Amino acid sequence: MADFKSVSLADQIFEKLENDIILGVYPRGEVLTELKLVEQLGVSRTPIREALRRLEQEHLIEESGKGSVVLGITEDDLEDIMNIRHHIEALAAYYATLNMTPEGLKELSHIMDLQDFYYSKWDIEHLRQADDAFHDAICSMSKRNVIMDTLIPLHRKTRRYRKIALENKLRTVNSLAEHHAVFDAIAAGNADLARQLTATHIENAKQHMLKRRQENG
Amino acid sequence: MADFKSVSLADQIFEKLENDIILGVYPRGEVLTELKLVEQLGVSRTPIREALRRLEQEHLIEESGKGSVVLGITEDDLEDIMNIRHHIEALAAYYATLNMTPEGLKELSHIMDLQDFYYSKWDIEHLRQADDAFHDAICSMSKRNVIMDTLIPLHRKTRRYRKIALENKLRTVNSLAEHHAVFDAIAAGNADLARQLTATHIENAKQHMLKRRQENG
DNA sequence: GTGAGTATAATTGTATACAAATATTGGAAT
DNA sequence: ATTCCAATATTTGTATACAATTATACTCAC
Repeated sequence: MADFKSVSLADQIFEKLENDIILGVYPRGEVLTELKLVEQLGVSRTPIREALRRLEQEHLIEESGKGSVVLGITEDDLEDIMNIRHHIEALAAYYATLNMTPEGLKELSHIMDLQDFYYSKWDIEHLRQADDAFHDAICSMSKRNVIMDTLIPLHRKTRRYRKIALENKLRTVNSLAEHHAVFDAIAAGNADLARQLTATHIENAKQHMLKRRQENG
Repeated sequence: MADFKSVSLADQIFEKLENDIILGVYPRGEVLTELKLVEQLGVSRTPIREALRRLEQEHLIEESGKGSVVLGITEDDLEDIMNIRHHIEALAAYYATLNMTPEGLKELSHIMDLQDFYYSKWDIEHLRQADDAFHDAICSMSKRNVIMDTLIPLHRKTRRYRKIALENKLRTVNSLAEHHAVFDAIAAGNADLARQLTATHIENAKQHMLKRRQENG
C-alpha cells in the first residue's frame, strides 16, 4: 500500500509562501500580516505563524512591527549565494565521490539520462526539475549534514534564476556538458577532479546568471 | 530612558535550548517532548513549539514521532562547519575590507584591544566573547546578508570548541597574531590579503580543534 | 495649522482547548 | 510463548480566546 505522509498545513504554507517570494509573486517590500494570510489561505494563525517564522529564519521576510516585509532575493544575494555554492557545492561533490555507492551512482546516472531526454524534447520545466535533482543528489550523497543544510536552501533560492538560465540554449548545452564531466569524475572516483569541475560549473552558472540579470534588470 | 527591547519567550527558550544543546547539557540522543519542556520551563506550548521548530531548522534536533531527538554537533559536523567557515568567512573578510568605514575600523580596533587586554589578564571567558565579537564584526561589516546568515549560526555552533581552543595558550597566541594580521590587511584596504589571511586563520583553528577533539574524545 | 495627548484599532505574543495521529500497553487466541 | 488486536495513553497539529504591545486616527489646546 502506498505510503501517504501527512504534510502539515504549516509545511504547505511555508512551501507556498517561499516559492511565491522566490518567484516574485510577492514583490520585495510587500507586507504580509497574519490576519491577511488567514483570510487568503483559510487556516488559523497557528500554522501561518510557524511558516512566517521559518521564512524569517531564511531571511526571505523581516518583521517590522507592522507585519512581515518581503525581502526576496536581491542581486547582491544572488551573487553571495553563487559564491557560497561555488565553494561548498564543490566540497559536496568531493565528499559525494568519497562516499559514493553503486546504488547512488545508478541514481545519479538516471538523473543524467533524464536531463539528456528533456533537453532533446526541449522541455524546460522538466529540465529544471532534473537540474534540481542533479544538484540535490550530489548534496545528499555527500552524506554531510551541515553541507546539505547549507546548500539546499540556497538551491531553492536560485530556482528562478536557474530556470531563466535554462531558457538559453547555449548555456544549457554547456551546463549539461559540465554536469556530465562532474558525473564522470565522480564515477571514476576522482574526488579532487569532481570538486574542481563542480567549482568551475557553479562559477560559469554564476557568470551567466549575473549577466542575464543585469541585462534584464 | 533606557530602551528595553522586549524579547519574546520563544526567543529566550530558543537561545537557552540552543546553548544547552551546543554545550552538551542535553546530550545527543536525549528526547525532548513539548510537555516535558512546559513543565521544566513553566510556559505554554506555543513558544516552546516555536523554539523547537527553529532548532529543527538548524538541525540541532530532529522529529521522531515521539518527541524531538537531540542531534548536537558531531565530529563530522565540526569538520564541515570549519570547512565552510574556511571559505565563507574569507569571503566575508574580503567584502568587509571593501565596505569598511572609519567607524567600522574604529570598532574593530577596539575589539583588537579587548582581545589583547583579556589575553594579558588570561580571562578566558571574556577572551572568548571578544573572539566572538571579532568574527561576528567581520561578518556584519561585510554587509552581505547571505554571508551573514550562513556564518552566524555556524559561529554559534562552534562556541564550545572555540572556548576549548582558547584554553591552550600556544594556540591563543597564534590565534591573536592571526587576528592582528587580518586586521592590518583590512585596515590597509587589501581585500585579497584579508581573504587569504582569514582562510589561513580558520584552517589553523580547524586543525587545532579537530586534533583536540580526537585527543579528548 | 501644528503638536501633544488620548482613544481606538490593528497586530502580534501567549495560553489553552480540542482534534488527530501515533505509540504503548494489556489481554485473548493459538 | 507469541502474535494480533483493541483499548489506552501520549504526543503533536490546529483553532481560538485573550493579553499586551504598537501603530493610527482623532480631538483639543494653542
